[in-house]
Amino acid sequence: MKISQKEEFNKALLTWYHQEKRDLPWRRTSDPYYIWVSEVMLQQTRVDTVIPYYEKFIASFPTMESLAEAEEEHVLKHWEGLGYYSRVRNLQAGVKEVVGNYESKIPRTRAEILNLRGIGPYTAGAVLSIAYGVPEHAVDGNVMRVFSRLFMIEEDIALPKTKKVFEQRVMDVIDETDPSSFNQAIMELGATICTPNPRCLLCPVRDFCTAFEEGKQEELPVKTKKLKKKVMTIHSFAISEPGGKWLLRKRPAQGLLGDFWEFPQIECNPSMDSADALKSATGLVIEQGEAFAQFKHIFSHVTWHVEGYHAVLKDSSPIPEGYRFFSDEELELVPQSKPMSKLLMHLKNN
DNA sequence: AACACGGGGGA
DNA sequence: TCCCCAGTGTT
Repeated sequence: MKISQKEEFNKALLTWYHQEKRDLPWRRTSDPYYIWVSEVMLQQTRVDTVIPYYEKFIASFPTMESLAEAEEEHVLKHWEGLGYYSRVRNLQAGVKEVVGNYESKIPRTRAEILNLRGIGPYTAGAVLSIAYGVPEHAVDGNVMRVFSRLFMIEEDIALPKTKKVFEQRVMDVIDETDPSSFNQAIMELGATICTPNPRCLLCPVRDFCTAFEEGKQEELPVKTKKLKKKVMTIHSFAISEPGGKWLLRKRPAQGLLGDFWEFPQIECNPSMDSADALKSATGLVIEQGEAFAQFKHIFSHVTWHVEGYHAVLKDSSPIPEGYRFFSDEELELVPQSKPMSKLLMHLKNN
């Protein structure tokens, strides 16, 4: 596309958007806080997945004050299953900053809003444009895919520096009369039509698309990086008390699934006896456990082979720091990961 | 610049 | 299985 066609392009794009846009909960509001919540949830997460979480979250935390005052564990419970849990911790931290330092008004400039926890270049532009109508770029993977095709940009989008090229291009083309619709329209296009396997015959702006003109839409965007994968074998120990309570431990605050509760577990060396390994890693002393579950769980780049053992604690065993017993009811109040949920499900079925 | 961080959907 | 997805924070 040529920049000189900007006006016709925007007319075609926005007309299509107003006609075809999906009716999404966060499109029924212009409350900056709600836009913020939706944008954070949408980071690396699909629309269909987000919708029920969004509805429940704003019902429970309808104002920034209510979120700022809430217990983190309670907030986390609303995020359970969404993944990337640091997002919601950062969101709450950011909201606390706004309530405490900005009289509960989300700043209207990129420089200020970028200082808030959890708001990066993308979310800054999204909130500014969608909630306040400020002409700012909001470049994500979607936008890079769409623009790489529209303008035949062949630079590697896996390289961080490449994003600047796209941000500049958005600022060249953005519709100043309706930046909110413009940014959302590009994302809508990327989500529904200009997908990895594009459906160009349905595209409202294919007449402006250089890649389509040259038949290169399938070759773009250029992306080089591939991530290496790790595999780990995890042994989990379901240890119960006579009263029916489970012994759990809290994961370290830092790292994967921080502060989540789970059965005591060890990363296992196949050659080692698992009870010995548990003792040396945690101090817990058990009778030999009985296997009750075996499954695989894939995180983005880590595959866990999980083996669950039902075990009995020796009377003489110490209860190390950070471990405590939970009843089934108590268990429902604390955040837990998918593998933990699966283990509990196996136990219930036995 | 590279990496950590979840989970689900589609090919 | 592999890749992708409305990214951000840390190192």
